[in-house]
Amino acid sequence: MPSITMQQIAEMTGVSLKTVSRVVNKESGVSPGTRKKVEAIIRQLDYQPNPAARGLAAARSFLIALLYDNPSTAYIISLQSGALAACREHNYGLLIDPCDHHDDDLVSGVRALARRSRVDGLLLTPPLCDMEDLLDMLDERGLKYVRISPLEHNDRSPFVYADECPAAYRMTEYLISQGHERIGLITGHPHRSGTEMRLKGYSEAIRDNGLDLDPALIVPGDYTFESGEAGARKLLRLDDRPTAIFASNDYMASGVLKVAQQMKLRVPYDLSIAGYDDAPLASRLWPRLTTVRHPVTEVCRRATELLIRHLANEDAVFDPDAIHSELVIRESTGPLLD
Amino acid sequence: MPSITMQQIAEMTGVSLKTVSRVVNKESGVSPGTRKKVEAIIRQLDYQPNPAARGLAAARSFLIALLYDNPSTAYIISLQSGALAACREHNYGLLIDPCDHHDDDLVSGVRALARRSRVDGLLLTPPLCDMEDLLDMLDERGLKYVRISPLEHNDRSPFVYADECPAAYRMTEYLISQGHERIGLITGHPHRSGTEMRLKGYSEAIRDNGLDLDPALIVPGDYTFESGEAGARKLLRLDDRPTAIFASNDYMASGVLKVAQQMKLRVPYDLSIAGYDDAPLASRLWPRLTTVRHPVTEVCRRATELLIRHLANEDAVFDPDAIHSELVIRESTGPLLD
DNA sequence: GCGTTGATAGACAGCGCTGTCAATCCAATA
DNA sequence: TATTGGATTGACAGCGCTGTCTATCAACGC
Repeated sequence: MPSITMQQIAEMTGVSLKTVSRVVNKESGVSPGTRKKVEAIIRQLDYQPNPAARGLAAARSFLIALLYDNPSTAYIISLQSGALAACREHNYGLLIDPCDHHDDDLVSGVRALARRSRVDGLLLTPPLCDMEDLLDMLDERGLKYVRISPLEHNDRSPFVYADECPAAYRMTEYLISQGHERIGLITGHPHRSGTEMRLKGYSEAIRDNGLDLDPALIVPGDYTFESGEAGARKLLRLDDRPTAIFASNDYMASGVLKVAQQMKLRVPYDLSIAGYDDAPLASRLWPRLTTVRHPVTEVCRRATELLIRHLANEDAVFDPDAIHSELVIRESTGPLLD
Repeated sequence: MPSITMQQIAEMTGVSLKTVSRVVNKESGVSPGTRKKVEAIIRQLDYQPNPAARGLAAARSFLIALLYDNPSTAYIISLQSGALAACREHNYGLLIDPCDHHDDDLVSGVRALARRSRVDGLLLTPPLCDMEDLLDMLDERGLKYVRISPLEHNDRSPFVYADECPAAYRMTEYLISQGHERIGLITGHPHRSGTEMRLKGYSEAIRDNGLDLDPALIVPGDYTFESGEAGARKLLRLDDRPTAIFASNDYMASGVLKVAQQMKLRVPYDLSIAGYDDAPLASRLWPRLTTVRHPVTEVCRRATELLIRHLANEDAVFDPDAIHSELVIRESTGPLLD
């Protein structure tokens, strides 16, 4: 089935090939009348420009790579769906690329991908967005990229992130509002941006509300279910044990829930449990977890749009505002009750 | 950074452009000596053909689309990883396309995708692979596709599938070998190929082993956690209740586990529970679920290779053998014990 | 010796589009 | 009226590769 070409559109409209090209690419220098006419014919024939020809002539691929290395499938799917939404809207293709950040060949692997598929730009997610040598390589090759939730909000590249610190702050304040005064925190994997932000939000809320920031109430975790269990045991063995536990993600919160159930603690009457992320799991447990909806899809969508703008006009200043995260109050938290 | 072109390779080797093209595409008609020389230079300069130019000249995109509509993120990631592995090996690009099979515009959406991105072929996963109107549209446009686990193993297209029926048979026999004589089955969502196959394997194993195929022991589910709970309640309320329950997937099995725990049944001493798929969840519960490892990644990898061969027009007769699934015996099953 | 064959190699014309630059038009100005 | 200049449009030369067709050459049969 031979596809329609730009040439055919040009002939049907009675203008030159180049004029059609201008209309298709929304370039200036076409009179409104001509533009209308061309657009009409394009719509009528449902013309779609040939990406290969476009790419060849323009020396770009209209392809973006999404790099990730994350154990959570739900997180990856959210990333993809955000990137896909933006790509579809702007007619870019998305190449997904699962990586292993422990792999010594990661940098050369990405270099190979970039050379092979000629992507125009890349989307870097944690923890890849914080790998200096990767960034160096990309800079060296002149490849543009946008980082998602980087550890350091420096000016190496545009980036997009969620308001994790304020969100953790709000969650902590919510727990305080339910009457809790001793609130345990299980932190996430060290050296992840989320971990720091969530801890910071918690600490500030505790202090700002005149409570005691007891170091014994802050125990380390690593985002796994098991570390949540371990953290919960540690916290619940305390003499003056917390009446609420805020886990830095939902997997750890579900570990806390398991321990609470084993200890015959009624959730939330004896112990409130809050998570973070709003993973699918969070609403499948019973009681369902109070958590923070981490807007991964939206963050990635914005990042992709930023990248596309960045690829189009060189000087798009980016909006460094964080994306808002909602508190999701469910059954795992509430006031103490006898 | 101007990339290396085929022309440069040709000049350096002292052969014509076309000869390099032949080597790159592994075409015949090049003497072994020439081929060696060209390959050496290609390796030395790490030459990568420009996909856009290739696509334009050859009128193909070297792009494959992976269409899916499945609620399980783990399943999707497995599919993607299989497809990606094959694509990388054969230098194809993979475009992912999450669909909604309830969407009335699904067919036109896929048509638009195909026209816009000019994919050479498609990978159809359940339930999309069983949508007649989708297949009709693809056939009409002359697009090649491979189906994964289609309901009907007809000859509309090549397909790849796992040995779900034999695997369910083996699982059932394993339960019988543990001394169970009344084994409940919770079926999956109707009209899914897996559902039928798994039921068939169960039924045949029961019959072949001289047990009573009691219809009361077969209750309907729909692959959700909740339907697993409901099914378990129904089965465990039976006067002559089963001593083992085989759920058609792990989510339902975890629902069964929850009910068993609520009823203070010791798993596996009072009740054995088996799942299917080996989802990540299966090994995160306690007791960990005995299950069947559904080789999704391998199935999708094979499907992708089949499609690529199919596209290369090596009118490859495809191997209609099912991919083998392993039984994974864990702690949720065993003999009855007082 | 001559034509014939098969294997190897190269010339050449695009594929469908974009970038560059020149051509054209029309109103405004001198 | 001639000139200018901005706005609009088009001609043309590729982008890097593949498909088709032709050229070359050694080996072979008669």
